[in-house]
Amino acid sequence: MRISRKGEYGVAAVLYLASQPSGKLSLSDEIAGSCGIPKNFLAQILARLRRKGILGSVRGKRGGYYLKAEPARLSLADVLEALEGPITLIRSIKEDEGKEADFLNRRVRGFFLRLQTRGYELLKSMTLADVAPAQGTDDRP
Amino acid sequence: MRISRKGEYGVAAVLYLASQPSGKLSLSDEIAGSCGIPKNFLAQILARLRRKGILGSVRGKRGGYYLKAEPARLSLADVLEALEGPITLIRSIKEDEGKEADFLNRRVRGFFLRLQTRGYELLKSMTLADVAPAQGTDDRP
DNA sequence: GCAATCTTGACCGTTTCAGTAAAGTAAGCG
DNA sequence: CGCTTACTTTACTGAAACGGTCAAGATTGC
Repeated sequence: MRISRKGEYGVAAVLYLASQPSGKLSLSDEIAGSCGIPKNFLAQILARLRRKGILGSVRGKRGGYYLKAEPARLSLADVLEALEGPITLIRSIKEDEGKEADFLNRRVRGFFLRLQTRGYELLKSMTLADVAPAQGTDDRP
Repeated sequence: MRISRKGEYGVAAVLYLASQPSGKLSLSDEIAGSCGIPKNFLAQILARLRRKGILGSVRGKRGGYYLKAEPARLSLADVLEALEGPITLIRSIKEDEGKEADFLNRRVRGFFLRLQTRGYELLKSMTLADVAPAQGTDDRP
């Protein structure tokens, strides 16, 4: 029950980008170096974040990555969900349909559902702006 | 990032015991049947919960398990921690000492630490009494 | 002593994790 | 052009964790 490295690295990378001057592009290797993340592994992570619209990228020489989302509107939940898929603190929510013992159904499910809801709210309530002092709010480079 | 089956089953089992009349002993197989948990797997879980003082047991014929802790004082955190070890939502807290990139250290760590703290508070705030309507508050059978 | 129960530890197939490697695509630069 | 710099994508892999199963022991009641 912990966040994967992928999620952890993803948050670090996004936080790094949020701390850069707004027009600047950051190289993948630069992020990897600064955050202590294996380069090739980071490449996968950045690719996903880009596909989900959180990051933008420019290819070729003088290329790099930049933060596309607005830090104040980008939550931990958004980043983790982009990288690890839907956030489900327990399996029972949608995965256990079929042989359901009476008891586990009634009470336990409700209990876990509440945990799920509150956990998600927590992740959703922590935004990137909470950590990085907001470095300007431009758009594209 | 989800609770393991072990944790899930453990919570279900404890909740089941909390719903039983106070003096009664419940058989391992009975719990397994009611909650839909593999018997042998449940045995390991109950054993751990007993060692941690959450459950009590009586051996031999007419034996069984009973809830030792007071539901209102027994939180999700207690049960999960008993089964899965210390609750650490991220690795970075105590596991990554050595090669630390500057950036990840400064901001990211603080951010994750806050998540860790709040997540733990959430788990700690949800007690078993919140789900089971309190079935009497005796002590031992 | 025999049957019912809990107790303990070893074992094991599958999945996920965390990363590596490599081939491919796009863009700037001279 | 063609070379270099970057991002892009996919495949692969060793190790660990997950989710159990199984067998053998230790206790107690009858």
